[in-house]
Amino acid sequence: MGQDKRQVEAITARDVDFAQWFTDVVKKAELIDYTSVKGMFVMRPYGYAIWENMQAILDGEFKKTGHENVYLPMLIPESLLQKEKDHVQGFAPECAWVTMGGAEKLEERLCIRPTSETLFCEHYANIIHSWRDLPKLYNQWCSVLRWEKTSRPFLRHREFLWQEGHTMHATAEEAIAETEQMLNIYADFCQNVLAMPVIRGRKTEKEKFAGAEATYTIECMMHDKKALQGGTSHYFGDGFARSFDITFADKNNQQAYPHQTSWGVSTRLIGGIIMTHGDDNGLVLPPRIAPIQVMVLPIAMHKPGVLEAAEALRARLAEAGFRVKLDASEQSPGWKFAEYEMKGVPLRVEIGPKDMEKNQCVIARRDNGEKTFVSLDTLEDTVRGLLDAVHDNMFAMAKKNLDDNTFAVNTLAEAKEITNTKGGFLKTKWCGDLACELKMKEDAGVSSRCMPLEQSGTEGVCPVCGKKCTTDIYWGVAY
RNA sequence: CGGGGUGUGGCGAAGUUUGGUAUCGCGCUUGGUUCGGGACCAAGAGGCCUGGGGUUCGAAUCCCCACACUCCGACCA
Repeated sequence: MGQDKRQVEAITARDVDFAQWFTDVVKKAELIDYTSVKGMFVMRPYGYAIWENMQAILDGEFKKTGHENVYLPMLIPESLLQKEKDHVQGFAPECAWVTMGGAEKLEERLCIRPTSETLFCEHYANIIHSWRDLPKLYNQWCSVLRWEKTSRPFLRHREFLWQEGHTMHATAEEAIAETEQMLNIYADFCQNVLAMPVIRGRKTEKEKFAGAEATYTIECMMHDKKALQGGTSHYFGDGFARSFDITFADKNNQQAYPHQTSWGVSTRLIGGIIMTHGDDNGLVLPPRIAPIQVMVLPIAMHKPGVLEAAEALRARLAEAGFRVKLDASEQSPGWKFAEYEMKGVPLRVEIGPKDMEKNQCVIARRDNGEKTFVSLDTLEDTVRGLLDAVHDNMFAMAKKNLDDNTFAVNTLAEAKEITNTKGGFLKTKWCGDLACELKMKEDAGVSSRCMPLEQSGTEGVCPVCGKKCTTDIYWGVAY
């Protein structure tokens, strides 16, 4: 029975069990398959295509701003990893080690990179000698490995794909500017490409990257009102340079330490896309990274001319530069509608005998379900306009979710109350004291997300200790 | 790492309490009829019941041990 089939294929309702809904979507939309190693996943063609599209756009932005891609080894000798004290302490608990080469035990065990700061430093020490060698603007696309205790598709893999930029600069000012520039590239990418609104900000001492002087972040709100860190950009000062003995002769022939940055985003952003935009019918993909932007479906395709008309339509859209596919399989139209909704395809174009008579097609939007009749004369322009409209609407809905679920509070009691009843982000003042930050976590169950770059400058009180202070800060439950 | 749940053809489940050699739906294959919101008919194929030990004449079922997935916590860019 059709009814039974619907039940079997159905995913858990989003508002009933968000975590289960997420897992269902990831599997049913064919993004991920599980493997026999915990925390390691197959990224299936459709899931990997999303990453490839994100990669292409980001890589273009990196190149535009002068960065070059490199590739460094995946193994780090223990002694190298240990050169920066804070860094190794931060990562040691989740390192995986190679101890054998063939049948022989290694002299020194090798860490499978959890991140590559140390390798970049080793390399930079070799190639940076003069102010003329700076800046070095390198980026690497690779996978890293962290032995997480619990794992979830996209959100926490033991091995995940990312990019890590590592740059060296003659001055602190230049390095700080780089850190900010990359944060802005990430923020623009999230908003203009992924339709995900972000809060740009700085992490507290407690939350910053191991070994960094300052960590900047873009924080996103998921549909369940929890926070996801979308990307980070770190300013290292010359700390690593000192630990790794990287020096250069400046213009005055004085030996100096270069100033360093690193920045990264990962496939975790795909988890963010799913949890920001998805609904009870499955995935909803932002048009600019959707592997298939338009799916053409012939209706009553056994009737004369329908398949040819559909193919002509597909060819026109492909010619116009859209990522478009035609599904001429034997499945019923209803099956196909549901299938491509599950996969989050932004636009569906239907063409059947009735449309052919009227020189039109039907276009249905994934984001709001709206169907319109479109004259074939204006097909390309209409599709272009609709893809933008879908993007804008997705962004607006996500922004509304963020705004509607961000609450200004002044006391710890309020913070607790709102977190327990509504969830979402809390915006408060903060005195800067670690004890207050810890208390917030202990009592209200929220961690600091970031101190936004756009500070109000007004004076208020720390919700925990009541001291007068001016720093704005966001709190939330994080992924 | 702590607490719960679950492992049975590709997927979802029944069967486990009261041991007797595996059942159903979906999917898959073939043929036919359909086609504007997960179509229908008919005939087929497909299973070391997560793994390893044990008890027994006999284990999906009972016992022990692993492992995996999943949810909630803790941890964690």
